[in-house]
Amino acid sequence: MMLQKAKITEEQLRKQKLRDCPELKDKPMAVGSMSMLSTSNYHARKFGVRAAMPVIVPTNFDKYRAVSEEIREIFAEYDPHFQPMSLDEAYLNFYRPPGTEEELAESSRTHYFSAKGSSSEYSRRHKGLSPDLFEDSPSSSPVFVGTSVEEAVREMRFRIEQRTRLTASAGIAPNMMLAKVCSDKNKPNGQYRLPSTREAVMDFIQNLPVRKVSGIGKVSEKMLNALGISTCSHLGQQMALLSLLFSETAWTHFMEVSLGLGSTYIPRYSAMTFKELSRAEDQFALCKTLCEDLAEDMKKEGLKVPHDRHVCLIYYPKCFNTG
DNA sequence: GCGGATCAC
DNA sequence: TATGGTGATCCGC
Repeated sequence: MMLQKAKITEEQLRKQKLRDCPELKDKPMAVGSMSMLSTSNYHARKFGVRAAMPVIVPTNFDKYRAVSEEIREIFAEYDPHFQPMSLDEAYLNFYRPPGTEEELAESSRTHYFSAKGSSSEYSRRHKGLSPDLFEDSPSSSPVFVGTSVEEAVREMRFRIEQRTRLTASAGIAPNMMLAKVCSDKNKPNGQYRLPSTREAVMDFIQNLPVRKVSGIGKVSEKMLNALGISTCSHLGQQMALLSLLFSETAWTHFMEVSLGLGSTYIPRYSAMTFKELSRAEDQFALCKTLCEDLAEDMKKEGLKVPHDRHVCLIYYPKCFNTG
């Protein structure tokens, strides 16, 4: 009885809608609330859109933040300086300088990589790009320490799933630009490693559509396509042209992309920013710990501040709530 | 320094 | 395949 009544109501809904909005007649259309469809027209049904289909769930950012925090706790164990890009994405540095194999072997925790001396030499050399990060590069031969990065990453993803019942995908590559692209390769719930050899990187770049690269969006793609450029290797072949048509920051970016270069510099992740601190003493405390971190870093790298100079603290009123 | 465009999420 | 809203960055003025 109730069922039939409901049925009639849905039928009426659809017909009413079609009557009142004839312009929707030939378009896939559905009637319903935020969370459930009551009915749909036949065009929509062709696409599998039917009554009683759940459509939109309300967002719950408090929940997302909480889960994100759990995942970040796991991230931190692999790279304490990991860089979150959003609630569900982050860059981690899995590079371990040579000579830390023993420490790893002695570690009782299989999932833990010692962060000791992490990326010191590496980050000093590469504030930005890292052309000599390749394993076959003559100047240096960084090595991924431990069983393999792939296993470490697999384990990390496994732990994320155990803890949150959420699957994750990962891209493993010599730099962030490539890692981002790689992370798309085996979505969902997979990973892809691009070896750190010049050959592998160039092969990978060769036929990579420019649109895949983070930073090249819809508009840039259209413009490049209009110039006959659709892949990254095209970018490299047209640098002269591009340097005339685009701004310097734009075309140098294109050039880096075409060479498979990207940033390897993952800035220190600070849970706290000055902006979030309203009390002056809190701000001062943060400032102090930042200075101490800096001092520690410099010590590790064997750097000193020349005695004829001063360390300057730049006070940026904009950063503070209190002005 | 501001507004518009582009981009990622 | 589209869609909305937001924050960051870049560019031209």
